[in-house]
Formats: sequence, C-alpha cells, structure tokens
Amino acid sequence: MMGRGNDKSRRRGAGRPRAGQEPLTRERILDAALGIVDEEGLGALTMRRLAAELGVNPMSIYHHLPGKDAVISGLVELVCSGMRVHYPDGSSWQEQVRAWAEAYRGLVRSHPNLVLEVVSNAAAATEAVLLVNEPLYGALDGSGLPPAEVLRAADSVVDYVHGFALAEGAQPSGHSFDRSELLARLEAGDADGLTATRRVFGALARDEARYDFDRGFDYGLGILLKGIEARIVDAEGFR
Amino acid sequence: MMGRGNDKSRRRGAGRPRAGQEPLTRERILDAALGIVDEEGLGALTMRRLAAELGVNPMSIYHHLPGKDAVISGLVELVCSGMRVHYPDGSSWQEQVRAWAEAYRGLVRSHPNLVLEVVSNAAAATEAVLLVNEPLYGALDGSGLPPAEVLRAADSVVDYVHGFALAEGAQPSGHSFDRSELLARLEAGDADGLTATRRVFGALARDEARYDFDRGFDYGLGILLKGIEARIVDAEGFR
DNA sequence: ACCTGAACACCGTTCAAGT
DNA sequence: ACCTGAACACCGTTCAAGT
Repeated sequence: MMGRGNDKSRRRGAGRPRAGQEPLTRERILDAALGIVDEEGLGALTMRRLAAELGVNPMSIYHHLPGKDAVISGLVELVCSGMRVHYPDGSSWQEQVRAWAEAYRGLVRSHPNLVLEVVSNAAAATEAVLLVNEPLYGALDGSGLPPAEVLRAADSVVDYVHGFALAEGAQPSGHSFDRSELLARLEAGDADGLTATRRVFGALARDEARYDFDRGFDYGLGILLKGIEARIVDAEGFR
Repeated sequence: MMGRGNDKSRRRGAGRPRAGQEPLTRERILDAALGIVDEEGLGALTMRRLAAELGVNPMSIYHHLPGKDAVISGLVELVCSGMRVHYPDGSSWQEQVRAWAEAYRGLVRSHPNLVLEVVSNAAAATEAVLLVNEPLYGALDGSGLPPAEVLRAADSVVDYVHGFALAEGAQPSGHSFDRSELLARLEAGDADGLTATRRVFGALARDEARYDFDRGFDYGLGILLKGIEARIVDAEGFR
C-alpha cells in the first residue's frame, strides 16, 4: 500500500520546498501514477488523487507534465522502456521471435490495468515503441525474409500479441479460466443459431473446458511461425 | 450533424409525454449515443449531452439503462449485432476464415471511435460476442482440426484481428499512411541501438514506404492460414 | 522557477417530488 | 411508470497571486 500524503508531510507555504524534501519531478510523478494505476486501476488516476499521493497541490503537477494525457502516455512510455529480451547464442529466428513475444506479453501483463493504453498508444511511433520492436525486427531480419516482409511479419506478430494481451487482461483471474458456465448455457440451448459453437464446445473433452492462457498464447505463436516459415520457402522457391 | 434538442422540442411538464412525441426507449437512446460517438468520439458521450440530443432530462435515461457503463456496453452489443458474413457455396474453410475476418474488421472499422470498447469488451462472453464468433467456428470446424484446436485457432484469428483493428483505428487517416517521417528520423541517426530497425527500413524500396493496411491485413491472415494448414497436416499424420 | 488557492465549466448519479 | 429539478461529490484545467 502506498502512503497517502497526510497533513504532516503536505507542504503549506507556496513555492518553498521544505528542507530535506524531495523536489517534484516528472519521474516521481510517473512513479506515483503507476502505483495508483497498478493498485486501483486507471479509473482511480485523477490529477487530484495523484497530487494527494505526492503530498502536493494538484496544480504543481502541471509544471512537470502538461496535463493528464501526458501523464498517461508517460506511463506507457515508462512501462515500455522496461522491455528486455535476451537471445541465447545460436538461437534460431523462431526461438528469438518466441522469446520476444513472451517478453512483450510479460511486460504488458505486469501492468494489467494499463493494457488498453499500451496496446492502443503503441501505434504512435514513439521512441519507446521503436525500442520495444527493435529486437523483433532483429529476429525476423535473420529469417531470410525480404525487408518489406520482415515489417509485415513483425506487424502481424505485434498485432497478435496485442489482441491476446487484451483478451487476457480483460479476464479477471488471468492464469486460466473456466468455460463451463458458457458450456452450460450452450447446452441449455437458450442460444439460437449457435450450431457450430455448440458443436465445437460440446465435443471438448472435460479436461479441456479449462482455458489455459499460456497454452493458448503458444498455439497462436506456433501458427504464426509456421506461416512465416511457409513464406520463406515461397521466397526461396522464386530465386 | 445531429439536431441538438432545442427548447421548442424539449418537454417541459414532468411525466407527460407530449402527443405525437416518440417515447424514450433503450433503442432510441443507443441510436443517439452511437451517433454522438461516431461523429465526435467517445469523449463527447456524456449522459447530459446524450439527454440533450434526445430532448430529454439527463435523468430520464436512467429509467431505460442503469448508467453510463450500460450505455457503452449497449453500444458494443448494438455494433456487434450488425455482424453479417456470407460464405459462398463450395467455399473452402480458408476462404471462409478470410471472409469472416474481413467482415469483422469491416464491422469494427465502421465505428472507429468504438474500436477500443469492442475489442476489450469482446472478452466478456455476451450473447453478441457469441454471435460474432459463430461463423468463425463454423469455418474452422470444417477444416479437419480437432475441436480443442478449432477453439485455439479461432482465438488466434480473433486476437490478430483485434490487434490489427486497434493499430488501424489508432491511425488518423486509415487507408494508408506514410512511414517517410519515421524513415527520415532513422536516417538522421538520432536513435541509438535501433540497428535492426534502421537496416530493415533502410532496405525498403521507395514505393514500399507507404503502408497499405489492406495488404498488411491480408498478409497476416495468410500467415495464420498457412500455419493452421500446417497443424492440420500434423494432425492427419498422427492418424 | 516552482508552487498554491480559488474559481470555472464540466462530470455521473442519488433522491425526493411531480404527473 | 415515467419523467424532472435540485443537489452531491466529484472531475481537468486556467489564471492570478504568492515566494
């Protein structure tokens, strides 16, 4: 739990930083904001609440960041700048793409209340986004694809991870979730026209009703990699 | 432009619907809300603004929908219920998946200001979402994949479309956008450590700098389909 | 330069009162 | 049952004033 700015620590005199008190900085503001978002959700992040957390007047924040939008995109930048991937020596491009995707998924998942912002601000080609994508370009550049296809393939992988992270983030628990409620509803037959849905879910083995996100993520990645491999074979065939 | 509720059309007496005036319904409210969101963005949608649009007191809305959240999820439901796919007779499962993905992308793209909501509410297994996914299950069920894999493959396709729609929706223009700004920044070399990014973008032909969303979407879909095909071959090999 | 207090123009929603 | 008016507890942000 974060300490709320209480009366004792809140400054009273204007413009006079108390001796020994840390000055307000962009970094301190963003750290506090990230704490609020992680613990209580994006809805809890207000300029006033953030100021209280810092023991400061709401308006003081505006001297370091132009507004609330800037706080939020600063948060996205902060989170994205934590991206780290390590490719073991001699790893194949497939292993590297996997490592990248898992690192990126992990990054996004470590701040579930910010998924929507990360995933939708990612299109704005900020410095942070470029740094996130760099290792992915690196991996795919070693696959033998022509550069235009490296970009397309990278975009496809990014889009998939974004979509997956969104679905995963929307789920309350995270690790796995139970589809038996859905199954029961389908068996009750209250849904007209869902014939394929009913057939597919009905044919699931009992132990398959529990959806495992990790395996789902792997599966999609595997499909994408196989598909990219097929493109490489095609490209080589044209030589 | 939508007509604002002006004084002449706004009711004065409480609880007394004027003769000839349409009664307030959930449907009318959602239609008006969708109009506001499509024209002015989600940020313009407030209960007070919505009421003004309908020529009604803000509180009247609460008799038909429990709150603003309900208005927004009602909007998502409304949009999703417009999903229509037609599979030509004799079409392959690949063609069907393509048709589904294009229909879904089109649906989402027709309300760009709602993309974020559609894509993040989609995880909640509402009736509308089931109806959207049904034709996709139908297509993949005809591919020869075992049911558990039909679900995983469907999820992968959905995640990809979501991620793509998000990226596309975040872009201002839509149809295509120019990467030459990014290229120039990379060539200026102000970005350290972006070696692979620089190499890949640098190797692009001049006519490839313009990014075409339609072709990008096709490419990702093609990869996914090829990957799914590979899974089917594997499954058959185990028979 | 940095911080503050008061004020402005908004929000979503509750609640008691109207018809 | 359906609609309203006033009120409550909030918002983000501007602006002039403090030190």
